[in-house]
Amino acid sequence: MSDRTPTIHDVAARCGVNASTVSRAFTRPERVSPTTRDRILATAAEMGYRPNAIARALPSGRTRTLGLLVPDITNPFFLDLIRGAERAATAAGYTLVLADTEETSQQETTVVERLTGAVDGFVLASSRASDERLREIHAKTRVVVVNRRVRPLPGVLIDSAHGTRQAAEHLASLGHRRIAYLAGPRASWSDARRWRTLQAVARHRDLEVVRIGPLAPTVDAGMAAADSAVLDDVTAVVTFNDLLAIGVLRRLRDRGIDVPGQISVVGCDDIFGADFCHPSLTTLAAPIESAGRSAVDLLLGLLASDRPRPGDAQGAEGGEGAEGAGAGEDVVLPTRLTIRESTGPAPGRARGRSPRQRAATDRRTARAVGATG
Amino acid sequence: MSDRTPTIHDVAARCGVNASTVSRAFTRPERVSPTTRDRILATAAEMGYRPNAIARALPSGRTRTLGLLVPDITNPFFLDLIRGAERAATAAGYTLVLADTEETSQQETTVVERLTGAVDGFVLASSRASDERLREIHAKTRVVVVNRRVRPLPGVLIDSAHGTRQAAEHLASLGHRRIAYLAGPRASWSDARRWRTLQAVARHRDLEVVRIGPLAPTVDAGMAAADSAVLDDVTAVVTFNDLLAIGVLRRLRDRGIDVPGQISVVGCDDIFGADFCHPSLTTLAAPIESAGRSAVDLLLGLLASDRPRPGDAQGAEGGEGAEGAGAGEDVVLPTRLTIRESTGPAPGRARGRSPRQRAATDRRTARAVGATG
DNA sequence: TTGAAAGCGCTAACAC
DNA sequence: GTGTTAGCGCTTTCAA
Repeated sequence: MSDRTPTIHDVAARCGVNASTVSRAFTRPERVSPTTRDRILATAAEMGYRPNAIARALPSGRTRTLGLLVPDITNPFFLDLIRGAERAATAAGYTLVLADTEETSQQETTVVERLTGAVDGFVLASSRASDERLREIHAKTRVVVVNRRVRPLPGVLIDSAHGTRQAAEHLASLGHRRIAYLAGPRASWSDARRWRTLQAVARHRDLEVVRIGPLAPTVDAGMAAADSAVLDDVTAVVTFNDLLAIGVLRRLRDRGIDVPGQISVVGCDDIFGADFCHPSLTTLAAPIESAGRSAVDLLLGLLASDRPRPGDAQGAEGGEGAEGAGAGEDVVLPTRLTIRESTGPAPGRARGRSPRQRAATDRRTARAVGATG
Repeated sequence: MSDRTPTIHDVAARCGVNASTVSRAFTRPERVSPTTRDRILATAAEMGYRPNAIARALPSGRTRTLGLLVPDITNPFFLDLIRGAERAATAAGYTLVLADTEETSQQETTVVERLTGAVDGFVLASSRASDERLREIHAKTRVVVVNRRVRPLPGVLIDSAHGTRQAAEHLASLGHRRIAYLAGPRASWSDARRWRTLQAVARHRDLEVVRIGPLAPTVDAGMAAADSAVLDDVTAVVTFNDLLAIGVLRRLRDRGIDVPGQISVVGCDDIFGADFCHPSLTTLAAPIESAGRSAVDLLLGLLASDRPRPGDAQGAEGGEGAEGAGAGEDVVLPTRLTIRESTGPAPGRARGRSPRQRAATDRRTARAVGATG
């Protein structure tokens, strides 16, 4: 009799009130007289009553749960993203459901369908789905995309265009003339952006860029692609992400090719490990955790504006989350080039470099020559 | 009218059957005549009907959701664990809820209470809660612990005792006489185990071990602790985990202390990065992803044995999961020492080493001398 | 301010 | 094999 976990009715009975009053005492405390409320809350605590999230979700349709879909949990990039999202969700009293879509649009669809109704909304990170598919999802549920710009979906973008430009100019200024771009997954929006930016800078700065890929964004793929880069006779490699860069580093080391003496390498994201690999990686540092946090905050903002509860401006119990969100604006996060040891002057004879470029090179000459010699 | 997402009733109406028949067509297809079943399934598909997970969970009490609690998402160790758990859960058609307990027993309790009822069971990874607390949880819900042995809770253990012994003997055989152990969090069960093992081997092999810690299992803590180790005049450092080891590596490098020439370093876990840091890390490779998978499978086994549905041996629709699980046995996973570049012969004059040890040292003499020079 | 009552969408006896 | 009928625990009108 008193063994089952107590429900709202048990508390009500003990307090001599109706179940609905108990419910109110929790969800709309201001609508219950202080006396009754205190009594109810005290009794509930004493009985060890805990609201049943499922039962609560059924009539309200709100689960206080968010779904986070990533293409590959394996990838440390998403570790940071997950971390940010989890923190933001927890801070707002939300629960986070995590799912791996294994880099396929199909799995993404499946998971979204399975979770729709069980979560209040989705964060789709680096979605591999088509714009059209994303719009369909958007029509059915609340969703925020990360690393995608799909009108009219709200999104969190990491501004890799600017960073990529910085990276390319960094290399150009070091005297590199011919660089390789190791491309990411075919369906990656940021990959397309990055490649386009690189081409633009190339035209402007008179660089040659060769594209290698599409590649799985993994260390192994980077190792394989390193050989292609060598074959293509480039002096610098820019990669879609740090995993590829780390693979390149490893392969070049195995082959006895000096970095940055013979080839410079630029990664992207500044994931865990980028600072302690060898040589440490010059990379486009992305505020990944912020991206995760922003995405959740944005989503929370959407949800809040969804049902503006008449009577109170803020949501009830502990509802933090985003503020001023819910607008149609994308959140754009800055990226910055972090220069470490994996980039240096282009090797060999100075062919057509400006005095300024030559000077830049000379500063590091000792190392470069020693290594290349 | 036909705008709302269709429910079981809508399908029933269209098929001219009762709602319960539709329900059955999905949950117990064999209890419905093939004709009706096909008709129902077809209509449902056509109408785009999707069972509502929440509504389904209310009466049945089963959410097909599992909770995974980790002390720190930031730690790549848990990345691997999460990955394994997520895969196992997905494979069994379960959804995974992820929560970070921020290394505190308190948060762990809070999260468990919040999630109880919303998940079918928990995987508690490297729990920082007391044995007693864990038993309380066990009394209320299904739970599997990882990296803890708390009778009678089912658990997945990574056998670090054996690995630690291997590591200590590896160092002893290289001529190290005095080593430091960088301890993990105070509440860590595996830390206690590891330290005890180390002491035992020390007695047996006539080594001195000094304990530094407890330490937060992070790179930063490792950097700070490296200084203590140097002060303690040890020739080798064994760390609670790879993060600490990577911190040590970094700090020693900053201080110009050669690894392994002057100090050898052994990590634990073989996380992402252990193979490409510099020097690459000798470490106790732990099958972390397997641990995550096993934990979920074990939990699934428990759940399955919970409600043996009369009539069918296996669970319905796609229920995979563990088999033969649910027994009282812990799953014990092996560990193995992976030797890389961060360990080498003890520096300096051979004091009281056996011929065998001396020989082991000599093989690497050139490097050691050059480095120590 | 509080109570009564009607669900939320689905499951699971139990009856036919 | 299929329909009836209670709920699951909570929210939410609507009255009182």
